[in-house]
Parts: sequence; structure tokens; C-alpha cells
Amino acid sequence: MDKVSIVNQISEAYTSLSKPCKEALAAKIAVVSVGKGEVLVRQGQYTDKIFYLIAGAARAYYLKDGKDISDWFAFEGEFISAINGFFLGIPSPHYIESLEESTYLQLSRADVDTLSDKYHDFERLSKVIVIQTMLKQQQRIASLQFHSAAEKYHNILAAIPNIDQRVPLMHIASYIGITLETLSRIRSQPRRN
Amino acid sequence: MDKVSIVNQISEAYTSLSKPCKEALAAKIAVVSVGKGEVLVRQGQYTDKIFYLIAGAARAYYLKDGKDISDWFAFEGEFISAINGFFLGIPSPHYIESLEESTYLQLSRADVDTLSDKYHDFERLSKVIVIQTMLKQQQRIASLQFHSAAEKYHNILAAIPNIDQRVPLMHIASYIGITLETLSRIRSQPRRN
DNA sequence: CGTTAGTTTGAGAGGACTCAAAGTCTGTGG
DNA sequence: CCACAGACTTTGAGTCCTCTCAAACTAACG
Repeated sequence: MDKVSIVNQISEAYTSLSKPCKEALAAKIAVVSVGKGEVLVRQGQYTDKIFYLIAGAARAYYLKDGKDISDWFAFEGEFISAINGFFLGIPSPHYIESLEESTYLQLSRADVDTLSDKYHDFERLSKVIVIQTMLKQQQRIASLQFHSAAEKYHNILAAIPNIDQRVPLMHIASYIGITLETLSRIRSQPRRN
Repeated sequence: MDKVSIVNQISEAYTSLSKPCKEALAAKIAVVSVGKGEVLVRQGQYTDKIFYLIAGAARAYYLKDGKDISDWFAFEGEFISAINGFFLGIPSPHYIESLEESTYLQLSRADVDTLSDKYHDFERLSKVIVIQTMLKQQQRIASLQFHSAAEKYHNILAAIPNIDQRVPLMHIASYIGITLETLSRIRSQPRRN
């Protein structure tokens, strides 16, 4: 898949970009493929990259008291970054790892800023992406706030159908803030929140 | 406080706006004052307004099984809206109420869109505001994900110092996803997570 | 100064956790 | 193509944090 078609795909999926803006963007991006289990970003690294999944799946996670806690999942057509590193320019507590054989597009913060300065429509695009991310977080907060373990599991299944077939259960459990054992017990019961 | 100084204040606090953009913005905003306890937005209303707190405090909340759950607090210099209503254009499950005698600036979604189309720097401003909101949500998610009631309380105190002196404890409790009684017991103990 | 809103305290129940061990699946090398 | 190793999931037993229900207390407001 060449850079131009990827840019067109993004332009269609989010907000349309002008021809010169598309060209400028295509000139900045890098396309990379990685195997399952490979790490894209390491904790503590200063990471100013954002990734767009062309194919595959990835997750961001961090360690809390030595425990692996998943913080974000992304699949084809979605974005992922070490959020604090990218937006605040500080070393990130997040790791990003590939969950499947994946291909992704990579763009640096500096390029995003340059493109945003130069092209109003790129500023628009990046705003739309941030808004969508914020709305997803909003749903997630509502799910975490006052729900039982079973409700949270059913919520994530509704939000990301088939996630239980693409992501190990231990990662889903930490993402919704419950233990692996509790999730296992929920799954073995006939649905009743 | 006149509209021009408010616009200047926002321009300085977030990202600077050009003179024509400031003027266009000043022409669109409405300034309103409300007393403590007044409701700005009712659940189910189609609400396309965003508010900027010039002075005072407000909260967004919704009802879950008849229980009042706080979802967002805003103080002077911050924004608040019924997030789903504003960004998705759907009737909002949120109420917004004034927690103190407050003055706020009001702007409609349509005006935000018009200004964003016309002024690149307004697009920038709105993006910056959304990014800041997203980063706050990010912190909140991390706090909700795997923390004890006591940790969550100390987290919010760190994020919003003095919140316990401006907002009733019952609202703080629901915001961090614990019951009022548990919060009360935490507060009566010498700090030990 | 009574009424309502908000907070504290108590007792008991239960959901989710921890620790532990046994299964199951998957991929790689012999 | 089978067998083993490592990764992942299930099951069990016991504990504890936070919840629920209830009632008393305190502060704020007209």
C-alpha cells in the first residue's frame, strides 16, 4: 500500500484534505511493518511519534507496581501514541507493542506541528482525531465510574466487538480495571451483569 | 468584564488569536451570570452550547439508576459542556449546574464551526482546548483504573487542590466512583492510602 | 429556629482481590 | 509430526475493601 493511498484513506475517514496538503503529508510519513509482539515504544523513551494502523493491532500499556496495565488498543484505521510523550513532550511511561503482524504509518510531532501551521485543513484533521479520541475516553470513564466487573466487560465488547478474539484476556482485564481471574469467572457465566 | 477582555484572556491562556479573529469571536459570545444551584442544561435537552467560566464553578452530571453521578467540574478559566450533546449533536444525558454564583461565556456549536472554518487560529485554539481536555481525561482514567478509594481521593486533591472546599463531598465521591460514606471514612483517617 | 442539604458513624453483606495450582493452547525444534 | 516450553486461562479457597441500609449528627438558609 503506497503512501498516497494511505493518505487518501485517512482523508476520507476523518476530514477531507486538499491536494497540496495530502502531498505534503505523504512526503512526511514513514510506513513500517512489524511482527507480533514487537515493541514500538519503550517506557521512559522520549517519544514524539504517532502511529496510524494500516493493518493489524497494537496496544499501549504501562507498569504499575510491576503489573502490566493496558491503556489503549488500536486496530486498522485507528491511531495510537504514547499520549503523554506525544502531547506533552515528556518521556512516556507507556510502552506500545504490536499485538499482531501489523503495518503502520508513522509521523512525528514536529511534522504534525509543521503541517498544522501550514495547512488549515490539516489542523482540522488533527482536531477531529483528537475529538474522537476524547469521546472514546469519555465513554470509557463512564464505564469505569460505577459499573460492576461484568458490566465493564460487556461494555467493552459492545464498544470493540471481537476484541476477545484479537486481544489476550489478561490485557482486556487490565484495560477495564479488573483482574484476570475475575474476567475468567465472568466469561464462564451465562450473561447476567 | 467586557467581551473583549474575556477574549483576550482566553487568547493568552490557550493560544493567541489574531485581531480579526478576536473581534469575530467577541461578536458571537454571550455573557451570562447565574446563582448557586441554577441549572444551565437539562438532561435530554438538545444542547449545543459550550461554556467558559469567567468566575465561579460548575459541574456536569447525569443520573444512573436514579443516582446523581458527577462527570466534570469546571472552575474559572475552564470550559464545560454537555460533551455528547455538543460534539455529537445528540440530546445530552448530562445536566450542568452552577455550584457557586458564577459568570460564564456561552458559545454555540454552530458559531464554533463557523469561526473554525473562517479562522485557522480559531481552529488551533479549539484543538488546543480539546487536547487539554483529553489529557485531563487520560489522568482520570489512570486514576480510576486500578486505585483504591483513598488513592483516588488523594489523586483528585492533587489534580484540583481545594476541591474539597468548593464542591460538596457527595459530588467528589461520585466523580471518583466511590460512595459518600466511603469518602467520609477516608477523610476521617490520617492519610494512609 | 425550623427545615433541608450535606456529612458522619455503625453494622452487616458481598463482589472482587490475592495467592495457589491445575489446565489448555500455541509454536518451535528434534 | 510429535513433544516440550512458554504463554495464557481456568478453577479454588480465603480475605478484605467497599458497598448497602440505617440512623444520628451538623451546617446552611430562609
